[in-house]
Amino acid sequence: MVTSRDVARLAGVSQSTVSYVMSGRRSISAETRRRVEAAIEQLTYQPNAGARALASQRTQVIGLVVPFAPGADTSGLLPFIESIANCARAEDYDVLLVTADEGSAGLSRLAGRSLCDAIVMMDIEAEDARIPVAAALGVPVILIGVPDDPAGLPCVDLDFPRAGRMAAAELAAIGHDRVVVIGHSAEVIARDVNFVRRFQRGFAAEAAERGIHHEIVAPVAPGRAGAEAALEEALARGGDRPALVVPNSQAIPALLHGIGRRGLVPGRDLSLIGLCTDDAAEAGEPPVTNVSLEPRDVSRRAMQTLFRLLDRSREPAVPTVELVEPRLARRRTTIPTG
Amino acid sequence: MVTSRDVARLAGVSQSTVSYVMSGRRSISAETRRRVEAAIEQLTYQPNAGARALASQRTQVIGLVVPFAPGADTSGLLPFIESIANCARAEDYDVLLVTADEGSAGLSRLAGRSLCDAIVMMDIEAEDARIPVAAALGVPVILIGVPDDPAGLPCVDLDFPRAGRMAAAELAAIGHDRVVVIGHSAEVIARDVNFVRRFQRGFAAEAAERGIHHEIVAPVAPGRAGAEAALEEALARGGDRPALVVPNSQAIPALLHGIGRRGLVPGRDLSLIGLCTDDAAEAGEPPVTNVSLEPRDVSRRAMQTLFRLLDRSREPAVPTVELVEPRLARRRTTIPTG
DNA sequence: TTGAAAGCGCTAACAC
DNA sequence: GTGTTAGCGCTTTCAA
Repeated sequence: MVTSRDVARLAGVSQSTVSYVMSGRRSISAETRRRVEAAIEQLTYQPNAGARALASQRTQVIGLVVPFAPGADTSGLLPFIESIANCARAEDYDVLLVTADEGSAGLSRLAGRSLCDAIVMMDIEAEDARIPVAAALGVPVILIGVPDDPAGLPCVDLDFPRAGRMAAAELAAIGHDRVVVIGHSAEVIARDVNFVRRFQRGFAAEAAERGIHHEIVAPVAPGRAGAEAALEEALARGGDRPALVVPNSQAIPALLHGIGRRGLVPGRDLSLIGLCTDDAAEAGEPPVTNVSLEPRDVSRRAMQTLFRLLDRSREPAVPTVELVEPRLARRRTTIPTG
Repeated sequence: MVTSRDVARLAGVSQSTVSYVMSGRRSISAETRRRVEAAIEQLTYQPNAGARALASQRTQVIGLVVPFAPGADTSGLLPFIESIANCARAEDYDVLLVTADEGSAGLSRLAGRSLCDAIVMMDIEAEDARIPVAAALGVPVILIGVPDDPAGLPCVDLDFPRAGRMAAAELAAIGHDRVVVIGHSAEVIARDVNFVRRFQRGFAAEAAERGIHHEIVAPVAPGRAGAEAALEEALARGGDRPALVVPNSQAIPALLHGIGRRGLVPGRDLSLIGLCTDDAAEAGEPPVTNVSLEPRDVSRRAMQTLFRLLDRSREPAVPTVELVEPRLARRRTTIPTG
């Protein structure tokens, strides 16, 4: 292993000078810098991460708690992980993966062993047992999701109430006065993942303001059969030109298929607005008018906030809830406005 | 921060005794062990990862190189990451995520900075520029995928030639003597990801042995339009009861839809065998007869091999190619045998 | 502008 | 069975 001592010896300087050349934390003469950099190059020196972490109390690692747990909804997760990893690297941080099935123990481990400088937590439940643990960790933590009580932790998420409102407003604008919401699985509802209620609350509020009647079909069993049953019920309740809102993005493909099999044409015989990523919406057959989940925007905002926290972690953290604006994209499952 | 010195003081022993109690690397009297463990509990002591890594030259971290790169095929990736993370934790390792767009630089960083004890590399190309770099790293590396020249690195992957053979054999068994293979996108072909050719080679061999005529439709443009064009061509070439083999799992949903729209019934008017995960096959409409990709098996095998390497890393590594047996699951897009 | 030296918290000889 | 001690490779005072 090549150490900074080797570099120092080759460059004819002290070890601390090598360190300062790398960190830029004090001024170095041009000549010294040149010699040190040449030696680093020649030896292909790379600083030992453990030693650096030990001496500097900074690991240059972000802990990422992902919802890998038996039975967790893992669809749509990848864009988050990918964006977070990219943002981290852009600031010279690495990402350590921790699975949610470790629960609070994973958080304690990350902080207790000084494995990372900050933590990103995904898949937050309304009353998440990990929140108080995270808040007491002594390491900056950011939540992707909004629990009932963030306990002072900053949160970033899609503005789900707004997403609900957008769906309701769009359906009102194209002439529906009756909407059926096709909700989530019993498992998701039981876990009380925050966005379920937040979306529905926004939707209900806007629907009420616009004089739209709405009903909710839930729980929806996972898989084809569940979607089929939900569709059957929704069509029975939806009137002669039904309008469906589907925050449960998993169910959308099967719903579309059931609709097609009945000879119904989305956008003509009925309207459907999904809550899903644009990719998923585009992949629908036909492409689905959707309110976008914007996983990349949400991740980027979360990381921005996290790095701000990391910079000025001495200052009293101002807890915030940042909500990312969803976008409505009109595709083929609704008739165009006007 | 609580250190092992604090634990030692509270337990009335030396610091090294605390270390030995934790590592179990020498025998400790029952009474001492009890006192030390009580102190650890009381102070909720957790060892500092950086210090431990520095002193022991072991990080307890596995580096995972995932194919997050602009335009990379990222579908079906999550089960790999998830399995790998779970296997790692089961052996008390954490997982550090490195994105493939860092290329060889990411590998050098992982090893050069002693960020991890071993590396798992995914998404291997036939002639992958990272292989020689990885082979010279001085850290155990395992490949998920089989390059043309593994340069001594152990590889684990699905047995794609066998998968190709299984698809051909099944179609022969149900009476087809003419098959159209619907291949990959230009981008995947250009990257020369190893499994493309390996699957086709196996398929072609078995087809030849069984006297099956086959043609390949490729490249297939991504998205709905590409699938539609490919289907059109395949049906034109497929005879009166076409048989399709689709190693390009991304295209399967759109193909099924195109088939349905033409009023054709899979399993009656034509046969289709996909190369995809069982989950994806089950989610098809109708469920697709498939040769399974077995991401969890592949990952588990890779991690087993990796840990074996890590244990006896002194011994001369015996480079191996481990191939995981695919399984054929008959669902609704082929007629039952016999 | 630079060097010397004291740790960071842990492990692992080496003693007894 | 246990304690003492010398590092692991780096950062960062303190001196010059």
